[in-house]
Amino acid sequence: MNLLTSLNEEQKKAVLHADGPIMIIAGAGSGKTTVLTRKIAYLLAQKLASPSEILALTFSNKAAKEMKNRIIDLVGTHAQSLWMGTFHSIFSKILRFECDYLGYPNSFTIYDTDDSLSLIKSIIKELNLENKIKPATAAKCISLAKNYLMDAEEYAIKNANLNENNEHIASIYKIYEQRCKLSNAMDFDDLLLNTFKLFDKFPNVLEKYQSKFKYILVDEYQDTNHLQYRITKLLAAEHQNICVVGDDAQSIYAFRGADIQNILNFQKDYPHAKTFKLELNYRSTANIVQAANHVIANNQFQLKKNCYTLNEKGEKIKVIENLNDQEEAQKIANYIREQKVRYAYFNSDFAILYRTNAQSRLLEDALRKVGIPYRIYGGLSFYRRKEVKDALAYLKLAVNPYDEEALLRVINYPPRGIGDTTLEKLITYAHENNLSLWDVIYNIRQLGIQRFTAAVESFAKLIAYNFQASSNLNAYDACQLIIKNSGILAHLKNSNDPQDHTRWENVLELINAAQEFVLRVNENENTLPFFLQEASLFTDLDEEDTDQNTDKVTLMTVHAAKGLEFTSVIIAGLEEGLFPSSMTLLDQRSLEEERRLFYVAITRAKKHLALSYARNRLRFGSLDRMDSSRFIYEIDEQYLEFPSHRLSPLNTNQIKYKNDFTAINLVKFKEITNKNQTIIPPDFIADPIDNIQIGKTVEHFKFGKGKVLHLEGKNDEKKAIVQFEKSGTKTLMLKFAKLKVIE
DNA sequence: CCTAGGAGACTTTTT
DNA sequence: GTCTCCTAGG
Repeated sequence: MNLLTSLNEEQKKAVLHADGPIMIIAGAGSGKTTVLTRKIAYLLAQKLASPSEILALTFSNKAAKEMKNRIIDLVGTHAQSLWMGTFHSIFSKILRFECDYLGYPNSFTIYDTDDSLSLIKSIIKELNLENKIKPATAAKCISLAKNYLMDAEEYAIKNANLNENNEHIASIYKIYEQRCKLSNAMDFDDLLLNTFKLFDKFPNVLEKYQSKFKYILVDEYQDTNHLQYRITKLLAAEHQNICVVGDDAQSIYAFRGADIQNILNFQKDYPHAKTFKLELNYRSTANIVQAANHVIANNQFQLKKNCYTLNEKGEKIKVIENLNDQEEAQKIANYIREQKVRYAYFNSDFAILYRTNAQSRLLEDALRKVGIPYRIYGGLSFYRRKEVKDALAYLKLAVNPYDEEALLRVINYPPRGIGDTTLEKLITYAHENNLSLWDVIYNIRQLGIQRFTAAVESFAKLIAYNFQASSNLNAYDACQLIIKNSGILAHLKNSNDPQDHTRWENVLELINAAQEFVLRVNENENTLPFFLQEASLFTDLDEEDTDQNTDKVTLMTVHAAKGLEFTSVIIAGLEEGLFPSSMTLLDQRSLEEERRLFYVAITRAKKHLALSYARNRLRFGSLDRMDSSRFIYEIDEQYLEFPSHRLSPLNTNQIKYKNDFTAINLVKFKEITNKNQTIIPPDFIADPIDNIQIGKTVEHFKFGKGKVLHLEGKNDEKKAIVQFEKSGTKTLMLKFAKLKVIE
């Protein structure tokens, strides 16, 4: 059968094993996507399930789209009706149909990260917590809480009494929850949380989807979070045909709640699960595979796996050393030019990967100078641009006038004389009377609020008209009508700002996107709410390159490169404090995640890999002296090729600490040390580090008494996790933490 | 109420 | 170096 051609034995077994729970541990480049697509094609070809009975959850929209196309090629167009997409897009679709149960209208809108953050900002302002809680911190806590099924009430009970900050966050969370509900809006986490609630609380709904989805497949399982794990578990309970595919070595999203525990839980939840290991790497040269193995071996937390390849040894990994970041960009551009000539490669054979988006600018400049076309991923996606978001806000309001973030965004854009003072008054009135802002502006005359009543009223009328006039139109017609009425196009066209012309074009492009959407999707899903949903869940990775010339070098972050492969890969900025990021140096778990990220970067390369670092780098507008990344030296030297004239080693006299720390971290360390030195009372005498042991009760001058739960690291790196009676659980660097043993 | 220009913050990764 | 927020003058 042609569905099995060119597969190895283990891959064949994984494809043919249809029923029951399956876990596929798939090393980098081991043909994971091929197995998944063939497997689904097999289920369809064998008539084990119809397309609409298969649910396949992927990490990105792009991955879903590509996989679907490959399956269509294999079995035909009826595969079009597969349920294949990201968790967020699939579940928002289900919620759109079933949200009645949860008390949401099916016109609910989606708050993206920006919307959430701006709402949180305004709540923090209202509560006068501006100097105490950073919006980003609150957002992260709330998101994490939702990931672990904790609503605001529960959060308050479980966490608020831990310390003052948690108390504040609990109150922010509570208001945040109310405001979202009042706005008929769900944030990204709500899309998952509400799906869970829907299935958890309404057995009849759960049953419907349980019996509908005969086969469930989850890609990139190592990057799913707890909620996603719980939902798939619920859905798979009836047929038990769940197939998860992942690689713990490529888990790089713990920072946003991905839980590696899910892989371990899988074996517990389904004791009879069949496990397949795909360890043969088809992608990379032997040198690259070996180097990757070397690097990942430094991680303590990992599943045993033996990745190997039958490919030729290939070239050594080239190390590019640079005096500064500008030189780095130039050398990389030259390196690409030379390789293109030597091997007759296309531009599209190359990718430059980096840790942070901010690094892209210099690389872009250098490529432009030598005339190499490039495509940059990351930064602002089309749907996140200001003018597009403004237009989208009008569209959202036409569906759901209660969407407060959208309302605030455009109530005075284009300017219509409703300024801060008026707005303040309206908002205060709304909050004090527990009304939505929309209720207030729509009824401003009856409520008798004396301030610019006419301007507010005409805005309310505009929104109400859009709402009513667009309700029976498809997304394209609605879009044209609403955007025309909004006055945005006219405003941009009449502007003096030269950039506004591009913005004007972008708004027109949005209308085009709506047209394209209407032509693409089923007739019953071509309405504005579905279009908005797609727009909210779109990422820059999903964007098509509209340029005719597709032969371009790829520039992206390592995170964005997950799942992709290139003939020649250059990893830029391999410096301590940048990659690994300075945020991760103090904590073993996050350092290990950083190492997995490096592992992902290396394993994107098929034939050539270059590692580059700069000795000096401009950051925050000031020049920082950088040390080369520890990750380079975790690769055995036999796989590396250093330049013939190496940069002289760093003058270690200038750096007092071992080469593990960058200048930035030195500053941080000093801050920590100084702080402790000034605050510790003179009579507080700490015990030597070796006296601190697991189980002992210790005292900290500030946090009080606590119990040592865990120790890790050695010598200067040694850390303890201590559960304090009053201050909660903290991880302390013993070098600085000054603990007294009590018993 | 609106706009322009300056001070300040900021950068880890994203569905 | 760049983006965002705030302020003063119109």
